[in-house]
Amino acid sequence: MKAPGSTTAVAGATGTSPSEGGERKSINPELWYGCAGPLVSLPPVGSLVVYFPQGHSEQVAATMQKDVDVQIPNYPNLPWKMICLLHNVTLHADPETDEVYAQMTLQPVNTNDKEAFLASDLSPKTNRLQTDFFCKTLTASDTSTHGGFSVPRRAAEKIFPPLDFSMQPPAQELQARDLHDNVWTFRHIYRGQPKRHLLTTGWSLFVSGKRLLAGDSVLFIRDEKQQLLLGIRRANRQPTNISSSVLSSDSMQIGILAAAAHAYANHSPFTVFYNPRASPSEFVIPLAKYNKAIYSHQITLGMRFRMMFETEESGT
Amino acid sequence: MKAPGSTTAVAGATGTSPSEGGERKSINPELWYGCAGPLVSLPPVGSLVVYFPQGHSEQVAATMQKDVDVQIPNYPNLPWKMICLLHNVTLHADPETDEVYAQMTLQPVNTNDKEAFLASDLSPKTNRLQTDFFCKTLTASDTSTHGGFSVPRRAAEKIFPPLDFSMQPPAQELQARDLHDNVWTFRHIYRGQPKRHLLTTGWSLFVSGKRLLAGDSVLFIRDEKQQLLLGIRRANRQPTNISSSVLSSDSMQIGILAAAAHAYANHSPFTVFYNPRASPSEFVIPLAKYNKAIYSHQITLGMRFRMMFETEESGT
DNA sequence: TTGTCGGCCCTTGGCCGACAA
DNA sequence: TTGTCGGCCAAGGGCCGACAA
Repeated sequence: MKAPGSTTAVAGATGTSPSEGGERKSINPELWYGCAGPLVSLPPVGSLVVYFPQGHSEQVAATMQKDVDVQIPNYPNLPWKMICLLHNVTLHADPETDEVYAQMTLQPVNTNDKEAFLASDLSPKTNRLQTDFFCKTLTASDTSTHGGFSVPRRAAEKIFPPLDFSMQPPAQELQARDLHDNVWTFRHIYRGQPKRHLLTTGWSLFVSGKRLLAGDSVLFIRDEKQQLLLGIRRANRQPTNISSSVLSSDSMQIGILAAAAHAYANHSPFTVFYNPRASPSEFVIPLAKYNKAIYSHQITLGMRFRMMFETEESGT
Repeated sequence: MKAPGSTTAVAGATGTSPSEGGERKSINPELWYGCAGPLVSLPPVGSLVVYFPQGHSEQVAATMQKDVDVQIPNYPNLPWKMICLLHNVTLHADPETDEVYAQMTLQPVNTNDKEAFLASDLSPKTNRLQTDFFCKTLTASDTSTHGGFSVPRRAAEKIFPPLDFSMQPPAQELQARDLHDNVWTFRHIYRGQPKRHLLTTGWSLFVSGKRLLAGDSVLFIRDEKQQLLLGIRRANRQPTNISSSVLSSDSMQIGILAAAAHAYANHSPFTVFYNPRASPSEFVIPLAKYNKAIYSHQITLGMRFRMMFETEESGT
């Protein structure tokens, strides 16, 4: 029953100094959620969640394009699900690609006390991204060097500051910040026959700087301070395929399970990364959501259910 | 007592289908070693090596810019060094950055039999990179869009096909293959006052394609088939800082140790990645080299010695 | 011997409305 | 309403020798 504000859900992200991610300032939560897409939500800090080691393992395997047929040592003390307290959530964005991901600190808790179920029941409705925004998939003309960016009429009127129509043609300079707090400047002009909104000067620098291609999307948000935020969502291309030069995927699989087992045995905190746009399934979900699904036998959880039942059948 | 040839040392690299690395064709070993730099050598396939789990852990920590102050669970069955048979070596290059790295399959062996010491004594002199090559650090003019690449006179005469000096000016087209078997085409011309060798048309595409900056180096090799190979060595900039969006560095550390412990217990093969240009210390060295250093008390191994002794003192 | 620069040409970037989907 | 195109101009890419380090 708190005042609305999407920032409360990720309070842990603000004010923390950079850990391993690399970005200096904190990530704007609205923009992060915008770039992550409408289906993504993170459990609130301080709440109870369910962590699935195997689901986590599957995300990493998918990221590395690796089959999960590896012979992995048994972790007899590692359950197929772990009830955890979500201590901290830090939002990140890859400085090279702007890919968004989240870092979560989890601590296993005792499941004996039924308090968990009760405490988790205050439905964590994260009413996020109430602010005005628009998202457009880039056309060939938008990404070509030949011209600028054609702004959909409704979008320009809703999001951008109003133009001074006494000018001929009406035009202004726009400033927008991306996830890394870099400022991009565009010339916004209303011209042509028929009249339309365009971004011209500055647009090509953005396209080449972010290495955008036709099919990718851009996202403009006007926040409560009337400032513009600017993000991107790349089309689903092939997985970037990097990151295999450090650790073998076998070691990564083992590392996930061993880290989880160690944390479970000691009730000590551990850290996971959640990559919303690369992951086929979530592996950290609110306990309330999980209980609701279990007790009502809903199938809405989809893949997670398949995974859970498979694990139930094959597990000891 | 085999015929010379640097390819024998990495026979496992040729003909294997791509595993997780991503490159389709096999990496040219001469070019790989050239890009890795003169200090790097890999133990021959089939030989015995010493593997240091902690050294491996330190490389990954350094790659991720992470202090190694993490509380890591004990692996009581994991020794501080493991004698292993080197089953396979596969050379890789990052498709984005051309960063070279090697994938090694190791299998722990019994150290009881003193045969190990004997077998490892046939000094594995890998007489690599006997072929002609030159390496030049790029100047501001070389990387500027204003002009081309100034080829040092000796280098051009030694490596490039001879020009037809009856032409005015003498010029030819050069083709060179990079680590990914991409062909780059350059116009090689001998002109100016005083006369000098230059690469003009095609050069700027290479510079922008590889994202080269002044201070980086390029490497031209003429192989035994008189074909040109082309590689790069980037200046030591800040670590790329990527790769932390998949797995926490804690999990990586644990994964390394757990994977090694599992392999040690079962005498089963495991896989490691060795990144010669990012690593402060080697963690897989020939057994012969190790024995020689131990028994003669040489200090030439440098950091590895520090690490080994530290581990000896603190370990049980 | 070779790094940088001014000169000069020409490709490409980039802003415009026309036109059609 | 908006995606693509031809026209047109300007900025920068890129080849040249001059000159000096």
